[in-house]
Amino acid sequence: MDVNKIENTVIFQGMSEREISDALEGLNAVKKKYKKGTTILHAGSTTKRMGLVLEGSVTIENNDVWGNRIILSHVGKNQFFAETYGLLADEPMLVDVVANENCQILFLTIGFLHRGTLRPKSWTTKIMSNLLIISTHKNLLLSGRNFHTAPKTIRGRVMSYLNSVSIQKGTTVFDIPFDRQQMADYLNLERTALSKELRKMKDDGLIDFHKNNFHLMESLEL
Amino acid sequence: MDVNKIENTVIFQGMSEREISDALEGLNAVKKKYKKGTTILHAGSTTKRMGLVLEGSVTIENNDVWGNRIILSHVGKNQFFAETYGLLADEPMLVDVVANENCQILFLTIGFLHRGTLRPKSWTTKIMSNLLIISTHKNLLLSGRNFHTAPKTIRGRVMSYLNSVSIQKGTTVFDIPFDRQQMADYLNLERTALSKELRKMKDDGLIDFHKNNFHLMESLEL
DNA sequence: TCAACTACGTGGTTATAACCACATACATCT
DNA sequence: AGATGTATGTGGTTATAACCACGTAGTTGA
Repeated sequence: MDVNKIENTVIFQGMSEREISDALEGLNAVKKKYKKGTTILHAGSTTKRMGLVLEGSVTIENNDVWGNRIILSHVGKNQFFAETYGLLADEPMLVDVVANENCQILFLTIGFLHRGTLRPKSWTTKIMSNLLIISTHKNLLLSGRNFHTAPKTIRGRVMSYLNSVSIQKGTTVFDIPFDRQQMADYLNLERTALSKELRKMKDDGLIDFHKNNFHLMESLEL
Repeated sequence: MDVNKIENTVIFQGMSEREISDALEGLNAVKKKYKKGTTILHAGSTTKRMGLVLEGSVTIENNDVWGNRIILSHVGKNQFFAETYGLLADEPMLVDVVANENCQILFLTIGFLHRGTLRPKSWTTKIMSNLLIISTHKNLLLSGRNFHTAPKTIRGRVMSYLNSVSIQKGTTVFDIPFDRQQMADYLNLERTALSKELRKMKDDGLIDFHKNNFHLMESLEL
């Protein structure tokens, strides 16, 4: 396992090279590749492992039998998924994890961590501390979607989402990680209705966009 | 501080009485009372403390300037809130915490925990491990709301929510912790529209209810 | 360069949830 | 008990998002 590539990810923050390679061994680190569109983890199943996206990106989504899709979040390079289910190893997953593009995943077995079965080594406490940060951030992310899907109007949802991305990226011009259908599924909207409203917002001078590149206009009103 | 009352809460799980009282001191435990309707923590502010509900209950909500309310969750006795913001002590809160009834809160200062400034004592790792569990469960809770608010129809949302409560409580007759307005704000609906749909669902033999007591009928269809 | 496929957008229709105004039931207080 | 206040329900109207069918643009591949 190549330590250099991952020593800067949140989960190994503050750890020495030695600790990291101990941790990688202790956590049974396994690398795996997936083709775009593949389901990496299936809703209903359980897992003792969390995932770190080394290359590519994945989406966390729920697909019901009628073909409806809910997208909870997008997980990009150097970000994590399934840490919740990995830790609570018995909890059946409510979501699928799907490869959004060809990607490479590092799996880490964390299901035993909180049980204290392992005698505490220096790396275990550090990993747990870092997992805590990851979990709390994931919390903010899920809260975020709750807010973006709250406005009754399409325009309200779009603005809530685009604003948050803009603030996060620190610029009014930015790419979003979703295509239209995904954006609609993230904002809990119907795709064509979203298209229409985006058009209107462009006509109204609120935003500009091309594909998944968006430009938030400074609102002229005080 | 009376240890007996709280030794069974999740955050002190697996700790000796001695560890618990050390932890209470180290976490600067403070008890406080709030009257129904009081805002305990304000959106926009930061906090280094998390809350444990000793008595009563609180709601986690967002109130915008136009009077719209979003309820993210209900936190009952022996449950926790603001652990996310307490840990990420710089993160401005996106939500208010409001006393749902007269209540008593135990505040624990956890803002320093993950920084490793404190030299590791036996209780710190245990608290962190337990916080991890709490955080991941909070994650599932937030995911839950994302799912309950996803169906396009009022009936779909109500069923999604009531089903999850029913499963969680293990019975088809149960109380929900919300009044109508709160239920509407949780499911992202307008109150009167919710009332009407509940009535229709009763007429259709899907559910029965009186106030906040609900009865899920076994669906007759295969 | 043409064909096939996918992503995206548009027009028109309809179902339905929001909204408003009000009624009724229920609880609280003196 | 009566009065006040709050929670809940109902009827009617309207705005709007979902839905369906189709067109167009943009991409991939032979």
